[in-house]
Amino acid sequence: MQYWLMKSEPGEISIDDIKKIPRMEWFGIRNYQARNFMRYNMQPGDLALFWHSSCKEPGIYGVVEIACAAHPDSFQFDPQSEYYDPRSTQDQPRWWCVDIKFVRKTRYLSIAELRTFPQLSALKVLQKGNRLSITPIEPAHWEFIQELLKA
DNA sequence: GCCAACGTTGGC
DNA sequence: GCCAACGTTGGC
Repeated sequence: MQYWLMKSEPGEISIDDIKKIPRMEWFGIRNYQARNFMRYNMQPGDLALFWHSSCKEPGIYGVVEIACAAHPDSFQFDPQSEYYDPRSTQDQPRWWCVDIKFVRKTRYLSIAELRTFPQLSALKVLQKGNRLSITPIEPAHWEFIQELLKA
């Protein structure tokens, strides 16, 4: 059982969108580090903080659950999709992803608030230059953040 | 809209 | 396999 943080632009997929859909493919990840987390490290039942990025109020908005082991990202085979990758074949797909399920919405927890806690200073998402859309979360950080979300 | 940081590409 | 150029991300 591991914990994660997953970013999404709310204009693309927001926590409210996830709430409406029982389960959805986390398609469109085209970064090898993020792909490898999904392909090799995520397990069904893992939980992830859901983060809105590239928006007016970036930060944590909810919790989602990993619903299955990684499978090929279906959009890489679709020439009509912006996520199409001609280098991928059915036999050798380049991009893999998991499915996620809605767990709950949380209060909005902003970057500024997260930064006020020295206990969280090692959080990947707070590091300068961090661009990864999927990062692992230490259990201690997870628990600390869950407490913050109750407040 | 700026720009720092970082990943990817491709010529050599 | 190096590395410069380029593209993307994402907070501010």
